[in-house]
Amino acid sequence: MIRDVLAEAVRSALVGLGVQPPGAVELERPARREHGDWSTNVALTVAKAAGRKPRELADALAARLQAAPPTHVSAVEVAGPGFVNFRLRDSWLHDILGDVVEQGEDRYGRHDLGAAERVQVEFVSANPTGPLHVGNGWWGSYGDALARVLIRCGYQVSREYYVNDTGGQIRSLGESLLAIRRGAPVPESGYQGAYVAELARAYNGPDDEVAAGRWAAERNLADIRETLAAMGIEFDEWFSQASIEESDAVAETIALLRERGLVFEDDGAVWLRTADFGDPRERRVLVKSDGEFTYLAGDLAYHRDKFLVRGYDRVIDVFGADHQGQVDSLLAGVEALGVERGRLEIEIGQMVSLVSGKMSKRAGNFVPLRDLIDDLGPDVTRLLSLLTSLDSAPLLDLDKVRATSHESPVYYVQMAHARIAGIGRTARDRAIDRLPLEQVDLSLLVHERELEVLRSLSELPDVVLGACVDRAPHRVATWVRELADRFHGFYHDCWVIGEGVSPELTQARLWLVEAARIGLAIGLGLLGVHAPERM
RNA sequence: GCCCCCGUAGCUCAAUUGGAAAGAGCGACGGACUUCUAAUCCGUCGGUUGCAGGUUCGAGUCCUGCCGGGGGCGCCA
Repeated sequence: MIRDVLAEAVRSALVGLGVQPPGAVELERPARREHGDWSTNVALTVAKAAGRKPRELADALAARLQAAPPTHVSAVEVAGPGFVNFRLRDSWLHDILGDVVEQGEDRYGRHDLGAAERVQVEFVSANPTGPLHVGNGWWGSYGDALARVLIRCGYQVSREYYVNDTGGQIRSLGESLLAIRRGAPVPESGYQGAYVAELARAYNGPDDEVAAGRWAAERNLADIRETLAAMGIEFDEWFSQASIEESDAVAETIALLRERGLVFEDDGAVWLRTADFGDPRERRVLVKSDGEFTYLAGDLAYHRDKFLVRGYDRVIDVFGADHQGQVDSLLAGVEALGVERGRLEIEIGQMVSLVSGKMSKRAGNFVPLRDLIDDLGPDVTRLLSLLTSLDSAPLLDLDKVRATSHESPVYYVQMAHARIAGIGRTARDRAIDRLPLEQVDLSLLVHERELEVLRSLSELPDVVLGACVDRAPHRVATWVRELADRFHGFYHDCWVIGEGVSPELTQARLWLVEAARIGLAIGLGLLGVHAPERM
């Protein structure tokens, strides 16, 4: 990689100047073209330790690098407070093109960071007390895209959905159903909304809250599976909470905690001492005074199963902000089980709001995810959610999204891919075959539009890695849109096939188009968005 | 009251995790179709990054304090 070449050159130049180089020489792509193709701030960072002025050190460094320029480098310049900027010949981008097509869709932008570490990503896990809402779709897109990014970075990933198919909420759901059936008002703490009434109408089972609740939960879960499938989200495992509670897992988990001297009794309840594990509350109930396990007890049993039974090296739980209250106790409890801190990560997705009002499952005025998918299609729904960071609480104006859906970023990106396919069809129609890359003169690619496409492609490996390390798949979405943007510019200004384009240039551009196709396919694949051949 | 997230162009969001002169899309205005799809491209307008301090070569980004918004603080799940 060019970065390594430059870093090594900088390192040895520093040594030559009698300056101790830092652990890692940082090389970045300047935001502005005037600042060259690559840049290092190393003169700024080591100046103080070296007892030299940044600018003066940068000058000396640049002079040394200029004297024996690394591959592709045409000029080394000093700018600003002491940045050393590298200007590269276009050949470095032609090499990128070669890398992309040689490694292809399967290998370009792939990393072995994970070293086959086994990671479980648990996401959605919405309670089967009703249909999924828009927020579930957003966090679901996130979880699925994160899983894809992790896989591309060498992790062995399993996607899991924790089905909360037990406990008071199921009973409460059953109560609501039965109340509606006998024409009574739904209890205050119950579930409202049209879907409950519909379920009540369909239910003809016994007059028992739990039975009715279970029946409704099953119906809801089927609906949830179907909705997720419509979005292209597949899980490797649907893990039932009931299966945990019906086994001895909870009791075993408490026994393990007791062995570790962290369990005590008070007020007729059984408690876990969490103070030493970063929990501000210091203690949590595991067994209520009525003898029932708490949700936390079940959750810890579940996480014990993840780490200690199934042996995942790392678990990433994706929660909505409405479950933030679980975070401290869960992190503390898992550590109390003897799982090193850091192996459990919890990502919190902020609430999605709609201009028409907030979503609340109990109030029953939410927009079901299903409606959004039917309305916009899965691709729009996914890309829309993946264009924003998990930390921002998005505001969706449904009318506006619907009205402008034909000019959404999705179609913009997909059209770039379709245009590429269109070029392929034209080439086939005119019997133009791509020659082997070695026989093609890539140095003909000098148009700014062509170079911009290649610059984007050169960034993909870094983007994927950054998205993985920071658990931020939305960066892939941002990147894909940029690549599409540059491709459209190229498409507009640079004809590939036809009169006025020499056969040699057509060949070079056909390979450029192929590289762009590979980049788009990789990016869209990581996002779970289709890459259509035509629109 | 305490904890988490956020505050960036009229609107919706980015910003290589501390880099140089903060970028896109939508909206507004003005241009470009005889050739691979104009679902596209080009240009213009638009900013005290909520406010005030601090850290340093350098802050939208880190620290402190305010202001504002969202979420969370059960022997519910």
